Amino acid sequence: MLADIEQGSLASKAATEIRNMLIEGHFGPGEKLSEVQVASQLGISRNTLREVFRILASQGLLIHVPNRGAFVAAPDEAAVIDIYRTRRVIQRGAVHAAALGHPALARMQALVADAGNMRDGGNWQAVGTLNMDFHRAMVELCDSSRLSACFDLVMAELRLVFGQLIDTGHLHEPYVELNASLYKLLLEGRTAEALSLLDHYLVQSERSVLAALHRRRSDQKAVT
Amino acid sequence: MLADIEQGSLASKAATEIRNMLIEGHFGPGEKLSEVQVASQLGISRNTLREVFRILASQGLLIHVPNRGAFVAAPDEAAVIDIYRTRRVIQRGAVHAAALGHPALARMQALVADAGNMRDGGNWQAVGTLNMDFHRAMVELCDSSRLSACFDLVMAELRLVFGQLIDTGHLHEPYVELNASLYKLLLEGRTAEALSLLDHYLVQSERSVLAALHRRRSDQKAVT
DNA sequence: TCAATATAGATTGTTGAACAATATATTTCT
DNA sequence: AGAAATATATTGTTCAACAATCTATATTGA
Repeated sequence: MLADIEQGSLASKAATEIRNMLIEGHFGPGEKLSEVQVASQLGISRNTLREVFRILASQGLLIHVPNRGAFVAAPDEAAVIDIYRTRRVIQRGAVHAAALGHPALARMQALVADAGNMRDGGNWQAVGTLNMDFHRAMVELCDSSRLSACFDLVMAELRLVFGQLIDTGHLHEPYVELNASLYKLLLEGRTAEALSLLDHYLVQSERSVLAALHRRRSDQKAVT
Repeated sequence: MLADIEQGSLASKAATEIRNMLIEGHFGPGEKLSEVQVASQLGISRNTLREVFRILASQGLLIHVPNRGAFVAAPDEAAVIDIYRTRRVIQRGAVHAAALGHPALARMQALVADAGNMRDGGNWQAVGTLNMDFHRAMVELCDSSRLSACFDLVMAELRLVFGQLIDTGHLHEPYVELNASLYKLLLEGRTAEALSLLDHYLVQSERSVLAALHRRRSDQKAVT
C-alpha cells in the first residue's frame, strides 16, 4: 500500500482525513460533529473546518443542518436501495460501453487477480478495497470522468455504510468469483450475459448490505 | 415565474446567487473570481465567500486552484463530449426504468405542453428551461435521488456552457417536437423506439452545442 | 536586446477573537 | 407533570492580522 500523498492545503488534508475517519467508521452514524471539538482535534481553526464541512456535505458524507451543525450521514435502507439503483444504471452503461482492448479491462483483470490472492490470504479488508476498485475500473469503460466522479460519490457513501457495520469481514468474499466471471464475459464481448451477471451481482450485494444494516453499529452507540 | 424563496444562511443564498450568475453567463469562462472583489460585491465576508467557493467547486462550476484562487469553469469540447456520455448512460437508464403511471410521466407531459406554448410565443429562454426540466423529470423515472443529483450536476455544467455561448436563442427549438415524441413512446411502453429516439436527440443536441462552442464568447473577452 | 534574477506588490491560506442569531438545556411557575 | 421563562452552548458571520504563495515589475548580466 502506498503512503498517502501529503499535498494541498490544510483544508484539503483535513477533508481527506475526516473522510477516511468517516469511511473507517470512526464516527457513529448520525453523530454530530462539533465545530470547536473537531477543529481542536485536527489542530485547525474553526473557519477552515467549516470549509471542510462544506466540501464533505457536498459529497454527501455529512449532512449540514442550518443552525444545528454537521452530522455524519446515516444511510438507511432507503438510501442503500437508492445507491444500488444508481449503480445499476451506471454499471449497465459500463457493460454496454465495454470496448475490446480498453485499458480499463486490463486493470480489471489485475484487480481480479489481486482480489483472489488477498482472499486466499484472508485479508478481507483488502478484498473489499479491491472489489471497489474493480467496479470503479469497470465504470471507467465509459470514458467519462463525470460519470466516474458520480460513481465515486455513490461508492463513498456505500463505504460509509460499510464503516458503520459490524461484520465488514466476509461481506465481499463471494464476489471475487463473480467479478472474475464478469471480467471474462466483458473481455469476450458477451454483453447480454455480462448484463445478466451484473444484475445478479448487484441484487446479491444489495441484499447482503441490507441484511447487515439491521444489525448495525447504531445499536451500540445510538445517537439521536 | 415565482420569486426566489429567501431561505438559508448567507452562504447558501450567496451560493445560489453566484450559481445563477455563472449560469446566466455573467462571468466569462475561465475568469478568475477575486475573493475580496466578489465578497464586497455580494456584501459578505471573505471567509463566508470561501465556503461558497468550496461548494461551487464541489459542484464543478468553479475550479479551485490552490494558492491561485477560484476560476469559472470553462468546459471545452472534451467536457461537452464527456457530459453527453454521462447523459447517454443516465437517460438510457431512465428509458428502461419508465413505468406506466409514474408521476414523472405526467410532469413530462405538462412540460412538453408548456414548451410548445413558449415556443409559439417565441420565448426561447423559457423553452430552454422547460427542455432541461423535461429531461430532469425523465431521469426521475429511475426513482433515485442520487442519480437525479448526479444528473443535475451535469446539467448545471451544461447550462454553464449555454451561458457562455452567444446565440443561446434557438438552440433548443428543434427539440420540442422530439421531446413530445419521446414522451409518447415512453407512455406507450415502446422502449426500443424510445431508446433510439433518445440517442437521436442526444447526438443532435451534442452536435449543436459543439458547433456553437466554436463561436463562443471567449473570442470576445478572452482570459488566460 | 534578451534572458535570468531579484525585488516589490497583490492574493490566497489560515488563524483568533468577537458578537449576533439560533438552538439546547435548565429552572421556575402554575 | 407540563408550560413558560431563563440561561447556556453552538452555529453563523465578520474583521483584522499575518504567513505563504503567486504575479508583475524592476534590475542585472551577458
